[in-house]
Amino acid sequence: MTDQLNRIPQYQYLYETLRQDIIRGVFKSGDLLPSESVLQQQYRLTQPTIRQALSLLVQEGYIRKHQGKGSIVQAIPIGLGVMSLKTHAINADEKTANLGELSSEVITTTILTKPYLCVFPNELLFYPTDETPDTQYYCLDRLRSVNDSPVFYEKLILPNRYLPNFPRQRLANRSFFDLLRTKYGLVVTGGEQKIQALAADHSIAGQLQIKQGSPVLRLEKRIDTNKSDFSFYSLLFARTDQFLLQGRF
Amino acid sequence: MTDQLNRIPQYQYLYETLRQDIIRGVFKSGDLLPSESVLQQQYRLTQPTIRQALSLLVQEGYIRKHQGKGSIVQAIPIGLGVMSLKTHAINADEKTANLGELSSEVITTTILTKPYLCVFPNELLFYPTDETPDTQYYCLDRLRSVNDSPVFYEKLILPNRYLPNFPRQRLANRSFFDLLRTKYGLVVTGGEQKIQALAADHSIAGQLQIKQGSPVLRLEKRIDTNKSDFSFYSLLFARTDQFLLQGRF
DNA sequence: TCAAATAACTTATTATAATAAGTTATTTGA
DNA sequence: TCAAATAACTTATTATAATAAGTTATTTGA
Repeated sequence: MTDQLNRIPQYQYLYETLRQDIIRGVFKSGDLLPSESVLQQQYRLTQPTIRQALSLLVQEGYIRKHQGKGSIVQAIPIGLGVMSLKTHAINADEKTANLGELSSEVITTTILTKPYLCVFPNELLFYPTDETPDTQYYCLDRLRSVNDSPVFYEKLILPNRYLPNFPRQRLANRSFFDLLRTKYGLVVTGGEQKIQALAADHSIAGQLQIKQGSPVLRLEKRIDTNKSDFSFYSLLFARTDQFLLQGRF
Repeated sequence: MTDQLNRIPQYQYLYETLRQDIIRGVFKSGDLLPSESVLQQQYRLTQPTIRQALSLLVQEGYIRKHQGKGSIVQAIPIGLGVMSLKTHAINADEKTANLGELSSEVITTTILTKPYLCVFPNELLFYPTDETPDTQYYCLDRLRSVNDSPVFYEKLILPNRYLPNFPRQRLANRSFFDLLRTKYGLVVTGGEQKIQALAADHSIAGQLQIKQGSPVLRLEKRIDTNKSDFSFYSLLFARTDQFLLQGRF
């Protein structure tokens, strides 16, 4: 396969092509992808290469393979590491119709502080072991609101590598993970999380516009990527009285 | 490769052999596995088969591959879906020495109700879409304590298939995920979680021996496995004043 | 003695090929 | 008309082989 941008491996090119087809709705949830032998002819690749591409789609949750039947397209998975907001709606009709989405609400993300160089924050429980104590990171703070009511406050901490022009990126009202993927080729592969329920202190209560002492969620994550020397960190406080956080693991 | 139990594919046999070697300490964190060509000779398999086995070890976090260098053994990963208890200890010495483990505490798991057949609980937000409303599930309730002090209460709900003699299994003080894996060949592949911080109601406060109104964590999960028609569910309430929950995603 | 070049190791990518096992569609024969 | 058999489809497993790209060890020559 010739003249591809950036000379990426063919199986990655095919994986990304099929992934975009799924995201764009060329294939919908429940559809079968073209069979492996059809993809072989279409892309002039061999079965092992096709299967390598499909294997990545399986790992990320875009398709499920069914021996003898085909590759079944799934609902687009929530990205690993992404936390989305869901209502608590639990009556059966709403559950069945998957109406826990917030389609009628206005969600905004405000960047409280644009990316700035900092040392690794002491308040985090995770600790990057392979850096010196004065290694510099990008830090940024953001606030997610629903209908102008703050729902969560998040501090993000990223290593200062692989991120040219990072402070110049537009971050408000945009998927941070998509930015990392499309602009920097950084794909989340997994990570670890530490979870607590706390009584809101003065500072958090102020940020989230709740009473001091109300329960808040503290969720800290180390998020690993396809580059083994690039993990980043998230510290998030959320009020979950009206909305809850949902994510994939 | 001949005379294997259950005639599993060779790549799965090799994967499980190497995984057991890592778990038993034959290979330790930081070690290199034998190279792919050494494994080829040792097991009389070809590179694609070897690579298929190693790929599973990478996916599950047991090894990281480094082109040109080798396959580096990692610290044994927390299983997907497993939540472990960690102290909040955050001073730098403890973080560096990874002493957040609870090695000096006594952790017990009490089965409050042994597995019994039930319908899918209405209190859950997840909803198994491909079952009829009166499908029967196994339900069980357990309480995890540290030094006799309750830390979390968990309800588990599993489909009533692939689990012969499940009510007769010993469940107290034992890894539930290990049981599913070794006894039933069910391996966790991922899932989704819904997270909230709540004020403890009367019932939860009683279970966890805290004051009504104290913050508690509500963590609900749908846990997917290698069998596409076997996902199970967990609903957990935890006090996180002294310990927090940590998991992999 | 030491930097550069080279060799020897490693994992990564891609091809060709055969056969096994599961699912679905079509044909056959009662 | 319909159940069983068969054909044609699918993904799954495993082999053989060549070459590319990264890392580390050894050799060479200044």
